[in-house]
Amino acid sequence: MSELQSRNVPVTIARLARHLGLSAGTVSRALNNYPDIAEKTRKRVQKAALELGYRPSSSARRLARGIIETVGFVLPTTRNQHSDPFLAEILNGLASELSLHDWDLLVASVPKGQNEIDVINRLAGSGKVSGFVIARTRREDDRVNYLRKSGLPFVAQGRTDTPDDYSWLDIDNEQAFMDAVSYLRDLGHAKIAFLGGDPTLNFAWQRRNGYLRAMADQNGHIGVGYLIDGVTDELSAFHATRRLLTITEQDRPTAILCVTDAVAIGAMQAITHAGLTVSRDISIMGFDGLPIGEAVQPALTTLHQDSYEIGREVGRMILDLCTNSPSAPTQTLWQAKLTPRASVNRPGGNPA
Amino acid sequence: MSELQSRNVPVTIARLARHLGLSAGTVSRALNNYPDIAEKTRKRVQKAALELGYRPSSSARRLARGIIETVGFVLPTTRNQHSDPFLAEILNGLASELSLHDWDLLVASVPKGQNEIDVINRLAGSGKVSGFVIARTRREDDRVNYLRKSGLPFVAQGRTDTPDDYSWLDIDNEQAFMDAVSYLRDLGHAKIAFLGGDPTLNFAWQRRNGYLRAMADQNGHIGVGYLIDGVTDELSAFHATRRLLTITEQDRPTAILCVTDAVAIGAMQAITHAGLTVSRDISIMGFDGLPIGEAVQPALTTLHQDSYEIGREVGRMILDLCTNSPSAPTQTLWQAKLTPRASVNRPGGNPA
DNA sequence: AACGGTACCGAAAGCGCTTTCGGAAGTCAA
DNA sequence: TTGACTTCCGAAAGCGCTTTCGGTACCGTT
Repeated sequence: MSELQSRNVPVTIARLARHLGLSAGTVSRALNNYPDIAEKTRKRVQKAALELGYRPSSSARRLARGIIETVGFVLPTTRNQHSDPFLAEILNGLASELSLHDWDLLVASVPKGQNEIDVINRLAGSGKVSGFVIARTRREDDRVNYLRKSGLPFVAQGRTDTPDDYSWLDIDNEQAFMDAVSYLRDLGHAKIAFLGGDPTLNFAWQRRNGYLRAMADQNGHIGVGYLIDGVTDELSAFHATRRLLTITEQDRPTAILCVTDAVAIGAMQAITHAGLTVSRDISIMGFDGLPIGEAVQPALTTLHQDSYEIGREVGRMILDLCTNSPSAPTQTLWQAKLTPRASVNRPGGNPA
Repeated sequence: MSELQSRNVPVTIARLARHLGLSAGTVSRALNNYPDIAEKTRKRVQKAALELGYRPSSSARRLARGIIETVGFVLPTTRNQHSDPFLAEILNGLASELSLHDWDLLVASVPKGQNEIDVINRLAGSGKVSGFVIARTRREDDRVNYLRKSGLPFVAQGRTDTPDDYSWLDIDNEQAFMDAVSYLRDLGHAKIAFLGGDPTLNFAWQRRNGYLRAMADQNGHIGVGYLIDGVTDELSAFHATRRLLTITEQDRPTAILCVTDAVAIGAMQAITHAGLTVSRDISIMGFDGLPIGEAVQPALTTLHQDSYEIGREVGRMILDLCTNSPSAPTQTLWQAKLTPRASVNRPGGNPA
């Protein structure tokens, strides 16, 4: 107790051993719960370690054991900033899950002039990470292709076009948008438009497919100009919706399905701005479950996904992949939850 | 060339040395640009290293040199999710800057049952990070207090109430909101309300102070109920604004200054919903520069801060702190940029 | 031819930890 | 009392790299 951790001189295992009159090896085995240590000395060692504030150096530990216990996350390179309100939540969930097992999360970005592959390569090559989590997958994704053939453990949050031989966790976007179409049609909507995002991003592509498939299955008619791609944020949504509103009232959609909540908000703005009323004149539906959807007038009907839980599950998956012997890839599909609110109504504005 | 990196057998410095007929020490010095290596052999070593795909193990390197080259970022524990649209951008900027110097960013979250101090302690104690970046500072911040007395290098993004003896980068929130008040008063607004956030968070407190101080300086009158605290998101903003609108038209504010853009959006919704028109009846002003502000109708007047650049600068600061000998704390104050848009107008709705 | 000086490289110790191996006690049965 | 086990701990090697130290070989001077 008298010789507490003195800041400048970090307490090593050798120090601790000398203090106890034991050898370093014994101290190590005591702390790591080896069976060949007398219970009495184990207690003694643990007590002293606590008192002296001993913390094993993770570099030394990793070197000696040949382990890494760190997963890498390469931030998606996205042109428009703030575009991903989930990233922080996913990171939070991921880091939480990892920390339960004393693993670390290394976050890297892609510097100008490099691509994601370079970064992945560097991190894995120098032994800084033992696996990767990637997000925002594209239909055709270089990162996935590279990781796949490299043999490195990785989990993708979101699939690609050929998702068979690797591990991923994805939202069932296609089903979600089929559900959305059904929901709207059940309310009486026949003229349903779709504001789609960047179709090279797989989540947007899947939602687009869900819309198309459900419309086809249910003999829906997709009017001219009903499907608009490349709507990625509020502003482009605003303009896209204005274009929709130029359609004659006869042919104009009575409902607009939006690829994200952000797009939905932009669409609502355009409708209101055009002197129409959301829900009465045109129903709007989004996807994400952003908090803003509750505050907007009328409140936004949406499909909800829990980013934090996605992060945690992805964490479990990558841990499993990194610690256990190579097994078959785990592939998890989660359903989004439809959250009906006021922005969707029967066509013509009669309350449902 | 014949014996390329064979995946399962990582190429160590010893391997490389044997391959070259040199000693490990020589190879190490060659690659690290020691002066006592013949230029010819240095080239030879570098070439072979490239060909064999040699990557020094970062654990070994760190252990041998006694360095860490990693900064820790503890994710702020926030009750309402998605509440911080900047976090991802700040992380991006931070990671970018760090990677320029081959430093890493370790992101940790606070598991249930622990607090931020525990996490900081653990990361620093086991030598996983050599410094910290913290964000979302409170007026009285345990993390800052702890780090301050621990002697660990750290940079705070945002100050505390007693910001003298540590390094930080902050936006001049007080000045920004004084500017905002001036801007509104110059347009003729006398009745200016303020929707403030969580006053224990310093940025919200500073903005509140800016409002109060400017109103006092300019002999403005703060009407009853004009100042509402605890408005943190769109929904609470919606309700708070409804409360403002219950004031008689005579005394009702002609402009509402909002602590964030998200709050401003909620306020706009409430105004529109009440049958009034933003900008003509009531001017709205936010802070952040979110993209949604451009899409909303009318477009939101705001004060802009560039999160990515904030992240980069914080990166430079923490690098400086970690690599150089302890010096005086660097304290940087950045000004937000006022971005006039349509949501602010002269009182009475006459275009400015 | 002997000298000091320089350029270059190998040997070896060490970073802090883990883990195998062997040996000194102690235990028990015959 | 001896032998065979256990129990428990120390010694030592090793993880992959860095860095100091010293030594050889070569250079140019006197």
